[in-house]
Amino acid sequence: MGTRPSRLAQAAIADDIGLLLAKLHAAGSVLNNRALAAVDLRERSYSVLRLACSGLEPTQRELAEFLSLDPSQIVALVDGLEQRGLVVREQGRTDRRQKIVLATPAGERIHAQAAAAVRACEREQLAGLDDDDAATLRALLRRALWG
Amino acid sequence: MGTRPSRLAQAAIADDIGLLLAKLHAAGSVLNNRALAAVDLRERSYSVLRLACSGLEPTQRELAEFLSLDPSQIVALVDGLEQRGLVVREQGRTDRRQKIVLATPAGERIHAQAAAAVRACEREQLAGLDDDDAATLRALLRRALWG
DNA sequence: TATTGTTATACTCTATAACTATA
DNA sequence: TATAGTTATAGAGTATAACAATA
Repeated sequence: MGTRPSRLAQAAIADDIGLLLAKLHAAGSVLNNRALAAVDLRERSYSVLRLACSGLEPTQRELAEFLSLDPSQIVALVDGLEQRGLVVREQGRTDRRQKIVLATPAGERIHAQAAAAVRACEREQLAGLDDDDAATLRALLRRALWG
Repeated sequence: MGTRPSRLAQAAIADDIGLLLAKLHAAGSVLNNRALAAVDLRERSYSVLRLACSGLEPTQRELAEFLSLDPSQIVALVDGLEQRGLVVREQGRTDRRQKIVLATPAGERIHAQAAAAVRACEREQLAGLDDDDAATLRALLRRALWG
């Protein structure tokens, strides 16, 4: 990132976790969405495609829970990716209500491009941190989320 | 937080800063907005009120830049707070185009209540981290934003 | 009876452009 | 001419409720 420190950065709110997360997240989203436009994806559709490429064979329900999105939003995201031939829905192995979201070869190719672009954004976003600090940040965020 | 670790948390995306920030920010917003409903505020209006209470006499432009919001959004937020008598707009000291946003005594009172509620949410959100780790997280986020 | 995916709807947030008044 | 605030509008994201198929 590298925003210049505003006069207001001395206010108490500049230590509120909520504001810090909001600002860093917002800035990252701008970078990511700008970069992902090259492959006609947005952060959301990218994250669904990325999980479809993971080999974990996620159901739509799992995607919704993991991405902190409503199941109905997953429907729209998967619809979009499916219409472009980047993912397919497969019926669940044991439960016929479930739909597993899998990437097609075309989806894998787009994902590889997109992932490289997002990695570059991440480096830009965390330019103020060295590699150790970035790893610490990742670990702390993971721990705050999952203990 | 204390979400249970989904099966998908082993996917590569679970180390993406973008996803980690999005999830922690989204979870925090839910907590904050739920708590702030008691004083009829939302995260956005709270952050404007908080800066109006800071003693730094922020202009609307400074609020927009610092909160990563568009100036036009600040207008609506200040309008809402002003109609409730929580803040007032004052003409800029040197530049008559500018408007300084200041809290009224009523605004200060509501802010005190709200700030206590938000602090409690923050503790809940960071329950998985001890005090040192929470301080480290804050410092890393600040550094990523402002260097 | 409960759950998965789906549809529908309303609300909030985000992004842009244009206007006015001052500088 | 440039900037601060304002208005207006469209698009993206969020939150809810209800329904069909399946468990």
